[in-house]
Amino acid sequence: MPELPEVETVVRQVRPAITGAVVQRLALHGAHVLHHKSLPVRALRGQKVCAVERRGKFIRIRFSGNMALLVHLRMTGHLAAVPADTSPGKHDHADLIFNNGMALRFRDVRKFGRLMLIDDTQADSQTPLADLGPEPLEISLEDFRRLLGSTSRGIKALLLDQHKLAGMGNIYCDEALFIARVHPATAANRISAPKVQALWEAMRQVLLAAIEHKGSSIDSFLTPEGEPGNYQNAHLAYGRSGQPCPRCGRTMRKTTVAGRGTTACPTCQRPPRRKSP
DNA sequence: TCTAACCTGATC
DNA sequence: GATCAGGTTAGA
Repeated sequence: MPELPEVETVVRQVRPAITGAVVQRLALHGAHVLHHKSLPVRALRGQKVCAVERRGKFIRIRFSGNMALLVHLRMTGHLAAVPADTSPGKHDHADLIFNNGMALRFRDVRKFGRLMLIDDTQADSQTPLADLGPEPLEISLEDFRRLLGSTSRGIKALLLDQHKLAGMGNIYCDEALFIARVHPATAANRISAPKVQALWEAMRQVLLAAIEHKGSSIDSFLTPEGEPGNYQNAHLAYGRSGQPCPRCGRTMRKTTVAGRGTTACPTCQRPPRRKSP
């Protein structure tokens, strides 16, 4: 479900709700929620929340005692501040309970999401954060050009690879590629210089606009305040298969690229030449 | 580099 | 009953 704009929206709403609060305990309902390399969660008792940040699609809740709780929402994860005395429902898998009567509740229908308590003293080494590529909103055009020039992988597969770029997901890839008129299967190192720049700009434009609109709610995404995002109404490509292209009017088509459902305009995003046998 | 797998629910 | 879903990853 959540890509960079949705995770950023979650962080912005959770931050004021829990910053400064002191942890009573982290209650886990079900063994699967905690990452197998997590530190023991009892170490959280008495620690104060000093920051809530996003890195790629990870949420990092930092504590006074040099620990941090990483949260990855995967497909259907959700966070919300609730009164600590409300009993957890079927899909509620963890409660970070504070001594002010509130709890940060982790809900996840598909159970893909994970929590991980890490040592926050040494940079990010030894944590999943160490393997992440640069932020799509921070990478320079020069570095983006270098990244694309370094591989013949399909551009969509590259944009989705969190080790290369951290935060892009299926929706915002399709949107950015449509705007830049790049076919999702194009070899990254064969995209022309003007189109590389167009793609870099489109990626930034789409992510910033989506953050402004509190993300996209296709099926189930709700912000911690319980509201859906609005950006789905602005989608030009994602979810618009069978509908006319907003640019040329031809029918948009859905295919599979990089193992993901992918919608593109067959006219505006001309497919790459196939290698001859 | 690609596929299957992880889960549950919604929709066809 | 089969298929699909905003993500990631182990294994072929």
